[in-house]
Amino acid sequence: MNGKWKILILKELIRGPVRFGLLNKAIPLISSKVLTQQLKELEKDGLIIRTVYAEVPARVEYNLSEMGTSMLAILTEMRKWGLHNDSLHPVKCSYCQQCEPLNKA
Amino acid sequence: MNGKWKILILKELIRGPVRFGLLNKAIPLISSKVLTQQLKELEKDGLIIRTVYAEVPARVEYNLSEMGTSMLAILTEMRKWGLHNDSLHPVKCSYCQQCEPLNKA
DNA sequence: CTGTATCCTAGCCGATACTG
DNA sequence: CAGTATCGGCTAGGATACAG
Repeated sequence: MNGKWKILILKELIRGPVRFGLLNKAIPLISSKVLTQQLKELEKDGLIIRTVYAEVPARVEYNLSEMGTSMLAILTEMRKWGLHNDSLHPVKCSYCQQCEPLNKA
Repeated sequence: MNGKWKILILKELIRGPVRFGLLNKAIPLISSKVLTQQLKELEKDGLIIRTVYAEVPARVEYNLSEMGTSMLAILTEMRKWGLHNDSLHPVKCSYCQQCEPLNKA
């Protein structure tokens, strides 16, 4: 699981299905090229699921797979341990906003 | 916490103080240069403690710090999740050997 | 035994432009 | 909207030799 942005991506996906463009907005510093790359790798690793809707304009949504969801336990442990990986992140992800009270404790 | 071998190193240190050479034997595919590098970073991050004994020949031992020990929770979660990082590892580390029964369950 | 010092390479990552 | 294509820089990590 290398990949500079993967943990951030997974954290964004916690709130549910997210479209490509929204992901890119949520993580502005990532280029679409790299975002695509890392999403593909996450999909190949079985962590996320890619769903294409036959619409115009195109619409693609990404979900956590069951395996990806089960990885939340790791993220939770990391959070307890103080590892937030937010140094890279210009804006707070929804996950972190939710967990803020926990951080303070 | 980037570093290809760091999780492996931490897992080796679970069993207690380990010398440089033993670490290098336990993880044969790592070069001493990279091992040194990653150990230094782990030390700087406060995860491990380096102890030098004024002996000849030189003897250096590495321990998990309290912070490093607290990281075991993450490793445990990773284990549950199936992430062993053993694809890289030619031989089973002591941690994995101990946890084998758990793996089967 | 425990590292350094060099040199070198693969591949990650960023920027930009372009496509169905 | 959701990506590809292309180019290019940087650096983590590998090989090897050497040092205290």
